[in-house]
Amino acid sequence: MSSGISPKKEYSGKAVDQSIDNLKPLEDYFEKKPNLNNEQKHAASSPEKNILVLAGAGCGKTKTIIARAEYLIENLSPANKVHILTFTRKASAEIVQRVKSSLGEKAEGLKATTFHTWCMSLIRKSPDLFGCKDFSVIDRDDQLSIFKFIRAASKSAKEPKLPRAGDLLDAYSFTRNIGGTLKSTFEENYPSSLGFFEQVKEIVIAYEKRKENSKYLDYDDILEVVANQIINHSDIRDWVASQQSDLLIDEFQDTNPLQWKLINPLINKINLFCVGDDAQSIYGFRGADFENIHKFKDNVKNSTILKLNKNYRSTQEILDLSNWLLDQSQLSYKKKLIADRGSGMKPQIHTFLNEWDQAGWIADDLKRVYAEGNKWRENMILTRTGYSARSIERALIEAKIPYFFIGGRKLLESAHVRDVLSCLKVVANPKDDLGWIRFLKLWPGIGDVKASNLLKELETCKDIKECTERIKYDRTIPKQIAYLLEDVSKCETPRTAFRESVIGLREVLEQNYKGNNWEKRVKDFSVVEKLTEKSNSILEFIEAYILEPIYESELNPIEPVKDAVTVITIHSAKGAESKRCYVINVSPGMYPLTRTLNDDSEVEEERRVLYVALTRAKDELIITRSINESAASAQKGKDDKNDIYFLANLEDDLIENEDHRYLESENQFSESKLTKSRNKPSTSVDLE
DNA sequence: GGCAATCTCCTTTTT
DNA sequence: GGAGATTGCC
Repeated sequence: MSSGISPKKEYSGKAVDQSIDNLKPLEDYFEKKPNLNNEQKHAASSPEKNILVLAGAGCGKTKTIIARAEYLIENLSPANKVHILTFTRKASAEIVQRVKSSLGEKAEGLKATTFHTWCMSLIRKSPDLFGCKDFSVIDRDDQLSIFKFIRAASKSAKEPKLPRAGDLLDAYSFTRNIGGTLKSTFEENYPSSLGFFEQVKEIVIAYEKRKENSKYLDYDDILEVVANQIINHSDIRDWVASQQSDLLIDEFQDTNPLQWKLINPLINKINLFCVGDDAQSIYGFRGADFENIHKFKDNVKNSTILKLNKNYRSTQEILDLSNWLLDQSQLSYKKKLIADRGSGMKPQIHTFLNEWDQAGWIADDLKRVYAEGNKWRENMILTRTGYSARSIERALIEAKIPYFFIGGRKLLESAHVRDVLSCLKVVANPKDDLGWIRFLKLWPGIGDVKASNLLKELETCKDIKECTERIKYDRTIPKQIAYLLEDVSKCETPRTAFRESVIGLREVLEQNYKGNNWEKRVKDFSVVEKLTEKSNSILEFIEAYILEPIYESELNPIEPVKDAVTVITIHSAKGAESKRCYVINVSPGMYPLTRTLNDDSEVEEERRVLYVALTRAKDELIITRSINESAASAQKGKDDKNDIYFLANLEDDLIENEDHRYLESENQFSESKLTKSRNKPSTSVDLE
């Protein structure tokens, strides 16, 4: 989705109103914190109430937020009045853990959560204030099911120009996140579907109605419900403000208007400490607008902007390449990262014929550095899409290299886990029609039609007991279903309920998944069973993992893996760093993604995605790509726009170049191929 | 005719 | 690996 950037706009810089030179003397407090530099100490101990810290990649944003939290807790606020808003569960956990290890008991009560978890905890604390008593949270898959169902019922369901359910959902959510109108979202992003806008409107209205009836809250509802209440009711606003004295917001460049709607009414009732970098804004598709950063001074009266300039993460060679990438843009990013650490290894770029060769080589390379005494966990593999990580995953499995895949399949997204949970969900909430449909369809002989007919009857039942009686009564439905539901409803803890469901469903699931990773899936069940122990109810469990998901690859049936390579999507890697980084598939057509080419602002966002990837590396940056000659020449036929490739004019002195395309397979170079590859930008062969 | 099994195409990013 | 379309079964 477009975030409305137009080229040639000034990117950053002007808003800064304090330079480091005329900072006030540091407070004694930080004398004993030698690992902070002066800028960081100043930001962390600033007396200002509303602060935005602008910091480039690797300049210590996280460190500064942690220092700020420590400073506040030790000098100004009790820990339970300080709330840090982060982007992911991982980031929250790390921040809290670091503050706790430094302050000990004093830090007890400090919270770091995502926006969604923050709002949800407000709602749970006082459901009546928000009109959300007994609501349950649904995830994207659930939303999609609803949209599909409603779309299928539309008269225009067969029209190819009526957007698919996924597109409808995206447009709906995007509209809410930017606070715009559905019409303008469609004009911008789906102009060819405008002829069916009336039907789209009907579908959206039906979706909202269905949500209301089923007492569902989707992701956007969670934020919007809270925002609306604090805007419209001063008593609720005061109550929310009283829950914390300070909000510390990480990754501020990626907040969107909906999130701002939430923060804005609280300004001057609580203190704001925001940290961000406009060059790392990569969530435009979710309505994030880096202009938030540039408009901070206007939006927040009496605010101060501070800057952190020195990069402590990477070597200069890595930063040179990253700086170069931004320099190539038409936008003026005004970013020149300078490495405090000085010089190191040059980044490398390795070119392959296809992604399988690429993946195989990376596995070999990892084994090589491991053999040299490095840990697996010092390596991070960054990928643009979850999909393109598949070849890597396969190579790592084959090479028996342990890994986590952050950005892969989430626990609650995996089909077999959802299957089992559907049984628990209907027992916990018999009004959960999505749960019913999924649960019923597990059984042989029951498809969409039978399931929805039965559901219609079940809707009149007032509790699960009546439902099971009703199911028993129906001759065409296996009795087993009713018995299973009865067994599960007798269970007292989420754990036993889960276990019972697995036992009861085992046979049908095995049938459904035979030949489809059944062995692996079955192992997940015991791990999930363990996880449910921590929750008081199954709905609580589901809510926790919807709001802050964990990934399938993090599940380990035997014991937690401590040393593993991280495979991660760049969007999930915000804030992360690693000694060696492999940025994979940096091939033409991927950076920028071909589909973004008709929108300049999207292309710019793609550039920032790559920038984020490059700046994760501390010591070694290894870029891999595949360039297939025939695919490349096929591209040539198209118009010039398709030739945009961020690394096309890569300067030789920035990078070590190695071409693996004609070595392994042929052992000798055919003259024509060599010439061809020389003609390709920046792929001059560099042999040992 | 209704439902389920099978085949084929395509694959952005996240709470 | 999933979604949509199509075939095949009762």
